[in-house]
Amino acid sequence: MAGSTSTRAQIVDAANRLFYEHGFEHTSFAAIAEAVGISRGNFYHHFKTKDEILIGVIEARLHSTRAMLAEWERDEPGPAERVRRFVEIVITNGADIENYGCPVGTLTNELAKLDHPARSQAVAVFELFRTWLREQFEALGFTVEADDLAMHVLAFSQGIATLSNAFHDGEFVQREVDRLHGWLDERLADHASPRSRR
Amino acid sequence: MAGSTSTRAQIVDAANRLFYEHGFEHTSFAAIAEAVGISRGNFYHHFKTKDEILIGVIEARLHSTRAMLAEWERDEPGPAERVRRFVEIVITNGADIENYGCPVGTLTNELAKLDHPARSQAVAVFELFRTWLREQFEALGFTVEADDLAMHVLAFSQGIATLSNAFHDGEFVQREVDRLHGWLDERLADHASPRSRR
DNA sequence: CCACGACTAGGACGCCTGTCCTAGTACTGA
DNA sequence: TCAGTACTAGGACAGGCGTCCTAGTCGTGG
Repeated sequence: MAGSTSTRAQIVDAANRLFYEHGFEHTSFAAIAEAVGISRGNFYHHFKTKDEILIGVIEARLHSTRAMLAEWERDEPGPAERVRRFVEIVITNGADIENYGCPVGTLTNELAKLDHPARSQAVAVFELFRTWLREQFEALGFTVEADDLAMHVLAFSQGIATLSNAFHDGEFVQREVDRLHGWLDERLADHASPRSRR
Repeated sequence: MAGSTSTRAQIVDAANRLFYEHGFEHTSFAAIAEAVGISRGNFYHHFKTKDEILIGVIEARLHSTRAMLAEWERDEPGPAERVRRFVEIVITNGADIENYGCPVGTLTNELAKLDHPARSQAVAVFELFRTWLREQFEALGFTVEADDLAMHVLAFSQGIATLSNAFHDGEFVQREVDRLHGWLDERLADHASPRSRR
């Protein structure tokens, strides 16, 4: 609680980045220590185990995600624009996603494979997006479908992220984002004057 | 080249499964040896390094994928049915995907994070599906769009797999598969008598 | 001035990893 | 029968890992 940014926060920041870029398991204490610029042993004073750092990282992600969503609620005029803002993430963070995939999806899957107790907490980040998207669709007048629509947007984004990472194809990403925007247009139009029901 | 199934093949099989379930890095030589039922040291006779095993696993996956696609070409009457067969994978392999995600997507991403030289070979499995799907769409009369459509189907499947793994929700998977089938219906109808162009 | 807590550096520890060696067995072909 | 090859078991090896300890520094409050 001393410096401008506490050592603890610096550790979490560095670990957050390294877990994203190289995975949780492949990131060693030594690597985090080097990134922060502190000694390995010093770690023990802030975090007893690697799992504690992981929990710290997930909590930081939950916090920053909540902040981002709140910012979108402030900045964007309506729910439709907010959903579109979400859809654009894969472009906004295009470079990182090409290199490392989606931070949420990849961490969740790694923890699933490791059978790690923190898996459910990693899923909570997904749930944050899911709930927020559902609320946007509810604000758009959808009721029972809202959650389905939220999950669809989430799934679409995940698919784009995975293939962006595999193929490093920015044009593909743009094309699929446009497609998702188009899908959203149709859903909103359908809902305004329902004719078909797909 | 002795037994009914060679030791080498057994090693590749076990490693294939373990790499899928626990990840490449988290799978140790000892774990593979135990799964096969041979001694750790014996490994060296078949594979010099862990990377060699990985390459063997990827080659095995390429081989089995090609075989599966060829089987679908034999079994399914037309290209549309074949694409639908692909879409159904996330249900056919639903249990595994819920637990471990898509074998192709998760391995590709792990190797990307490890900056592993075999990454491009893992992507080749994706390319196999991509090319095959494109050929099906070409057989359906699409030309320039064929590859886009292939990538869309691929991306959709990846998104479903990722969220299936995160949320363990079989109903969601079924809903999204239905949605993708519906999308395919529209594309095929549009193409038969083009009216709109989304 | 002193005591105390917050913080840090450096290294020791036991364990597990991938790699590699060596001795030994089983089978094959001349 | 014998040589040679394919294969196996078991363990040695160095290095890296997460964890943990200890000694020491710094800054603040009594």
